[in-house]
Amino acid sequence: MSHTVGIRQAQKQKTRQSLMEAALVLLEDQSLSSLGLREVTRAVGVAPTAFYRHFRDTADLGVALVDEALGSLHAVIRATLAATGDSAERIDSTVGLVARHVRAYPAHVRFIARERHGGVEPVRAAIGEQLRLFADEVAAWLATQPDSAGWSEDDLRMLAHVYVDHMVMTASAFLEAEPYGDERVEAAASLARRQLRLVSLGRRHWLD
Amino acid sequence: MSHTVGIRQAQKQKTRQSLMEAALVLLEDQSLSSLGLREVTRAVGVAPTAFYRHFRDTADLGVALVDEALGSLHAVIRATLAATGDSAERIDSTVGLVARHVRAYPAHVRFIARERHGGVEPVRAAIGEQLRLFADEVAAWLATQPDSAGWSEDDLRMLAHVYVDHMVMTASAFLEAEPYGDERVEAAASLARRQLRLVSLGRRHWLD
DNA sequence: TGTACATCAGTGAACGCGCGTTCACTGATGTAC
DNA sequence: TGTACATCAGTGAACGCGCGTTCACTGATGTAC
Repeated sequence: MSHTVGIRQAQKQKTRQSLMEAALVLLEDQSLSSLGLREVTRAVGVAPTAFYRHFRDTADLGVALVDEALGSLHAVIRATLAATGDSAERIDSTVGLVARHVRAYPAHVRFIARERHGGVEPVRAAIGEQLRLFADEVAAWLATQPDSAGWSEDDLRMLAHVYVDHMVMTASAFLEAEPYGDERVEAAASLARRQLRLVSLGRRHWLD
Repeated sequence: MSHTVGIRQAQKQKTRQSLMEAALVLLEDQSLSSLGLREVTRAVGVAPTAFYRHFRDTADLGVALVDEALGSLHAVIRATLAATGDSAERIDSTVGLVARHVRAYPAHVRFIARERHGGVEPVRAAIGEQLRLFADEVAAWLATQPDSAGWSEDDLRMLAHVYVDHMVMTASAFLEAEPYGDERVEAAASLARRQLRLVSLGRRHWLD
């Protein structure tokens, strides 16, 4: 038979996941830079010292959260790029995908928005790197599109950058709108769509 | 003679200012949510209890910092709007003004970028409100421009929003580029200019 | 399959430390006459 | 101008508390034969 994970390793993974989930909840109203290791273990129901079996410190846990949070965003970006239809349809579906992602993983989104410029250097670096990878991915896709003919590589990267930044900002705007009800969410969506339309128009006339 | 400030009040203001400046320095590598009152008073050289003569807690100090930081940005926005010349010239001067502001007040800019989505609600709220006021100011100015003829009020607000967000993001990008040298700063400036050009083109064709 | 030993995730006591907050105080500045 | 009293920014001792980290431990799981 094949080598299975083993009870011990599976249990360890489960505890690790619990620590990350508890941290994410605690981070909804504080920054990583003030998150305490004892807080996290208390929330999970393990001894404080158990923490060290999984992470060196809370910054290390933060980096693990970045990977988890932005790993799931990769899928959203791929789906966005794969959308078909004319410009308006693509914009609608992009904004819809972001809205759905925020509803599905609000704590992840809040964490990324908060720590992107937060006080913990390794976490900031990890987020920056991941967003750069997203921009690369978008830029590579843009290069395959017919309407990118004549664009310099640098300009394509600039445009990709705009799209990625816009996605993060839109996600954060949805998060802020959520507690005030559906109409505020719809307003955020409308704003995001019109902003994308503005970019789309600029893009169409870039080489005029 | 006129009523002068009084020695006592002047001294109090001086201590208050020292507390705010010390906090700003400490906040360069941590978030407000982990800033301690004793840290701040220690840096200034006063007793911990002196803090309470000026602020209820560190969140209260944070709100005071928001007012100080964004008060000085008001001037930058006015200068940006007052710039003359064609689109390219206006873009150059806007990016130049932002770059100069970041060089002059790096700690203020870092603080705003960090706490805009940070873990301290009253501070987040104060920043959000100020940025909304900036957007209002920009929207009102846009409404006076000939090329805004035919734009809905909502679309003007959307465009103002784009400009304000772009300014904050550009400031933050300058801050990140600074430690890596002038060429990185110039790259950030070039990126910001091309992004503004994209918006400018979109704006010109909005009503097509 | 059964046995004997190794591994290692999680424990619990202990530590020294800095935290926020309270309180009664001091002495320079302000004010009334 | 001089005096007597009021104000109040900053002090310093004291408090209880939760923090991160160390250490030797336990007992279930894994491994070798």
